[in-house]
Amino acid sequence: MLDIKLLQNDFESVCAKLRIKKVDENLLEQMRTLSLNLKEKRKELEELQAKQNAKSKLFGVYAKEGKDIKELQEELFGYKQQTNLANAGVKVLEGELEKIASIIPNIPDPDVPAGKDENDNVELKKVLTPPVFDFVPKEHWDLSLDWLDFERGVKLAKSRFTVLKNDGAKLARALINYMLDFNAKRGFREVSVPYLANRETLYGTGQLPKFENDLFKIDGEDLFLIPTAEVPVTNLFRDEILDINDLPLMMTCYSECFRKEAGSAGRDTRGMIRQHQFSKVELVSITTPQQSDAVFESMLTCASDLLTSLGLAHRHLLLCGGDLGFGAAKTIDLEVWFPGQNRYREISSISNTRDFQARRAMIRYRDGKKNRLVHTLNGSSLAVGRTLIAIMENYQKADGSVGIPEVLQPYM
RNA sequence: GGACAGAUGGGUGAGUUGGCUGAAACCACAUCCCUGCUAAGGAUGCGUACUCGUAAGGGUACCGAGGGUUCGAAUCCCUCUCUGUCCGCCA
Repeated sequence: MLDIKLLQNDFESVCAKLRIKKVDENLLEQMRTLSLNLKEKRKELEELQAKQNAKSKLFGVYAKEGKDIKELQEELFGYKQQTNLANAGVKVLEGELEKIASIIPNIPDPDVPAGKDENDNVELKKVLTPPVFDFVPKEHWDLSLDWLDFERGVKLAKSRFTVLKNDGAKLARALINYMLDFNAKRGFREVSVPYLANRETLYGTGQLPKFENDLFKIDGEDLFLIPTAEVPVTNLFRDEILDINDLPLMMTCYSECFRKEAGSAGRDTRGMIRQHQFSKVELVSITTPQQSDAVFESMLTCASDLLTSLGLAHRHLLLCGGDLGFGAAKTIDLEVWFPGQNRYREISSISNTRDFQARRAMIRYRDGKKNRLVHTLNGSSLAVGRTLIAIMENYQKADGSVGIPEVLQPYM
């Protein structure tokens, strides 16, 4: 959620910043007008209520003293009608404002490059060099290892579901355990959370109300399958006021993630790149505004080092404004090298949402006497499925077998 | 799923013959005083949001959520949600 005061006081600069996120300026203008209007109406209502309250108190006193109440009662009745009317007006405005405010995306950081789409993202650096093969490397679905069973995944559920078998299943489990241990050493505490979340939770992190179509909803319940562990883990502290001394809170969480992938029909239909269900180890941090840049760096480093430790060549990509997600002020994607596809592909995404989610979810910390909004950050440690196939493709040998990265061997 | 019970501030927990209760008391917490240290003791402060004000300090709303009755509701009525206990079922 946008800071409404910022919109009221600094309209032009907010507009300018949201222009690269393709936000309709009329909507912002509407939001500003609405909020100013609401403020005024609210003031009127409160003044009415104050008068009404004062008179109402008199009523009790009069009654006790045996004074005549008739006239006062009529006066109060008049107030009542006025406040009811004013109150109804305020509620309407509140509803309208909420409706708009809830779908306006976050403001990009100043260092986010302008740009339209993924083609305008900026490569910050490359880590490790892609392996050189003396044969033509295969794509993971062509490696005949009997690790991935696409057909039976479809049989059990539908397309974009995959069954892991044998060392494939084992490797996925090894990766999860390895990542959690790796993150723990970097100071991230492990949590395990529900895979179903309610509306408030999904609102808090920004999936609702705008992206309901991307979520699997449980029939007959007001619950959704989580699209990422970011949702429950960040919301752990919804409606709470944290002790400043407990910050930053740094957590890591393994979960399954469920996405409808609406709008990506036809894309990555082969293989395990794009699934309706996938495993991911996530990093989530809750910080003070002062700490958030440093924590962002350490999350990024953590994810990048993890890839390095697995011997996987990757690059850091600073997302441009147009490619930035709804809640993110800044995002750096990690893309890993896929020899079979001969290109880098996203495997991790680290975002700072600043106070955007905090305002929605009302996550605050006490700073002396003041309660302030925290900053929330999230990032994939790594997507497990994509890491698995990255290992398959990068560690493949001429005979079709696949090596296991050294650090994972104790976990197999 | 069946039968009861309950939902009040960081916690415990008063308040349910409607006004003096945004909320007692205790605990926790913060600052200060006292004590050689510790323990104990004393004083003061201590919900959230919005809003007016340089500030001190005001105003409004909130006692699970939403609606209703009333001049006035934490207190009465309705709906919903959640929690607890017992029974059934179950990893």
